Amino acid sequence: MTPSSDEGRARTRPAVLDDVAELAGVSAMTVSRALNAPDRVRPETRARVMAAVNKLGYRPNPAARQLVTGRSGVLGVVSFDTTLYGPASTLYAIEQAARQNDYVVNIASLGALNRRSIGEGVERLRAQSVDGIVIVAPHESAADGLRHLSPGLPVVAVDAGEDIPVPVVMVDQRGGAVRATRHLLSLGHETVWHLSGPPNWIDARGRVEGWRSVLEAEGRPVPEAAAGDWSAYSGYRLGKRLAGDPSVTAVFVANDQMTLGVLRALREAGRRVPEDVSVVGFDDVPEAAYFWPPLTTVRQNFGEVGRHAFRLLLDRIQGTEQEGPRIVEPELVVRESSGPAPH
Amino acid sequence: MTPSSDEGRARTRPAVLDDVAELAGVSAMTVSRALNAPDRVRPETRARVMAAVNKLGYRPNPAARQLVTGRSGVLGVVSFDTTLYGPASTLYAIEQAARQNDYVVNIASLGALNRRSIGEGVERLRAQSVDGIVIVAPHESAADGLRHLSPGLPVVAVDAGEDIPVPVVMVDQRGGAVRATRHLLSLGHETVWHLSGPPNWIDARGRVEGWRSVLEAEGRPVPEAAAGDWSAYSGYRLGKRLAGDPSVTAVFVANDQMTLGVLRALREAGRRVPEDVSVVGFDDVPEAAYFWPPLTTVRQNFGEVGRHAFRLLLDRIQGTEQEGPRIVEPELVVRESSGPAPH
DNA sequence: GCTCTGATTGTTAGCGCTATCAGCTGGGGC
DNA sequence: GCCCCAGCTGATAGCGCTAACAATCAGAGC
Repeated sequence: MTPSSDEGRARTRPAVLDDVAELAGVSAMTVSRALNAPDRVRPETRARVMAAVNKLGYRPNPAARQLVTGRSGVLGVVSFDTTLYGPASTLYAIEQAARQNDYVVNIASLGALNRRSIGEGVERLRAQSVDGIVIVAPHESAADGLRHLSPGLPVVAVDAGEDIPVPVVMVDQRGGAVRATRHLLSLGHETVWHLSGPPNWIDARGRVEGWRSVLEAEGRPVPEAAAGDWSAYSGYRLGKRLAGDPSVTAVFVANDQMTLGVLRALREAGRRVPEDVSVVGFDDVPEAAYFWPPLTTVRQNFGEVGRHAFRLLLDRIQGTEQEGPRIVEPELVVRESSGPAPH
Repeated sequence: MTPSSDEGRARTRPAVLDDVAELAGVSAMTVSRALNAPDRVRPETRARVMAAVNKLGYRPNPAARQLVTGRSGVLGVVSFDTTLYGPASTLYAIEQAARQNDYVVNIASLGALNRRSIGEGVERLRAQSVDGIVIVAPHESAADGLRHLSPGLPVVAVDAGEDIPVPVVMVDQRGGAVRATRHLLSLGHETVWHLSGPPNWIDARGRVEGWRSVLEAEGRPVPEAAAGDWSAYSGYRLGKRLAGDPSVTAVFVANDQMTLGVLRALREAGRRVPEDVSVVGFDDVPEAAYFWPPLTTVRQNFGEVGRHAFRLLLDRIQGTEQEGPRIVEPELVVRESSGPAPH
């Protein structure tokens, strides 16, 4: 259990290129080529080199390679609170895509979300000379931060709103909200209440806009939206207020966690879901199907977002500026928390 | 390979040490010292250097530095499915701790969990020459993988069971399960059923052991434990079976997601919680307090785990092998899903 | 037979930084 | 007045790798 006191690690210093070259009886350059451009070396030479590589357990030194090539093979991801389902899923997808393309991912989580912290995150990654950066920070401060980026490094953003000086991949929050709201109206509800996310989050804004646009287009009354902070607690607190108003029959909530709180508040007030009140969430977290009742919600495909972001970044790094898809459409998943309007 | 037509990026190549030295009128070495060992340079010289650094926007090249110092300032984290609350929280805590100590974190998420994938994750990070690695993979395959690590790189593991050749930080799963089980017995239940996690997960095993040990010590009947896969769905499926058995009055479930499924299954079977059946979960995810009813559960302090893991790794990197705390005690959080045994 | 070509391999020269040791200065001790 | 030492700064030599060009050789073409 207790580690050995004498670290006898000086027994064989790690092999370097010259060691391999010597063992294989070729020059260092040939070893380098055998590794990086195999078809520029005769097959039998390559075989000898590879044998030597394996025998010595040689591993290229990335620092040396980077020093001369200028590329590190590392991407940076700046993200806020990777504990949340959305950012965590996006990060995961980016990392998977990166791995498949022989990139590795450095993360910089932000403690707080403001312009300064974003700049710091970027600087921290830049100081490690990453080849490019994905910024996942769907907050208005990110937009500010992005406008003040020092140039010269490929950067793409996820869910970062409009008029931003970098390419953006985003989920069509507005469209998702439109679908949720239309769904509720189609069930016969006269109008739809909304509990939103924090107003300085881009995502939250898009959802409010989508919701409002449908109500206005349909000539329905537009109730005041109350803002939560994404947490179940805030949903509970705001839900209690709605639960006391008997005219409320349909609620669209900004995310699934808040919705959980809303469901509890409604239940405590004796209002049945969906018989008395229909509820629709946003995100489709894995647990949403096991809420009580199973939640009708809008699914965001975070995996797709992550993959697009990676691809976009790679294009910028390689200078192949093709336009890939940048908008990911969310999808309404109808379960049992929404139903026909009462009476 | 790369058909660079006209790489017009040479407008101002980034400043290097010599540029700063020239502008400040000193040697490169003095600039290096001013940056890395400020007290070995006269204050006014340092000031001149710093002025030049700022004027030129100089950033040290980490590859060059690493090439000569042998240290990269990067830590690696190998983790399985960083989408899950536990791993995500641990990762987050490690990253925070790393940042405060001027380290940056590289992640290698594993698609699958087996010996080979762990080895691959480690190799991927090693190929980037990280200074050390934290492995977060509470699965028996991790133990296997860890036994076959190539030596020479500081590694610590999180929740990796016993007889492992590397230092381990772990949550006392057994102790948490003991607390949960005792709590239920103290409420007058004759015995406690258990729905476990996948049996090849270290965490899941510890919880089973703790649960069983209490029942045996108290001479209670030990019902067979059924294993889920951590998901709400598996909890729902297994919960339905338990719900049909009227002798079941107390259930300890391996995590909160599964518990959500169990709660739904019980409700569908018309069994009230906690009046008919008491339920206790594990993890205390942020939503647990808003389950219906609010969930009694065992809180794991993932933040503490992450911090300890970082500290332990740093000690190994620096060779200061002090023994820090390696066991984190979870805590029972009593809410409303557990109550006195019926009749 | 001789030049020319393409395939293969080798040589040289750094990439940007820091470890190491050498050099220079000024003040204290005798 | 001279030596010694501490405090500061500089010159040199790589760290391990690859870009760029040079060298070599076999075979093709005439």
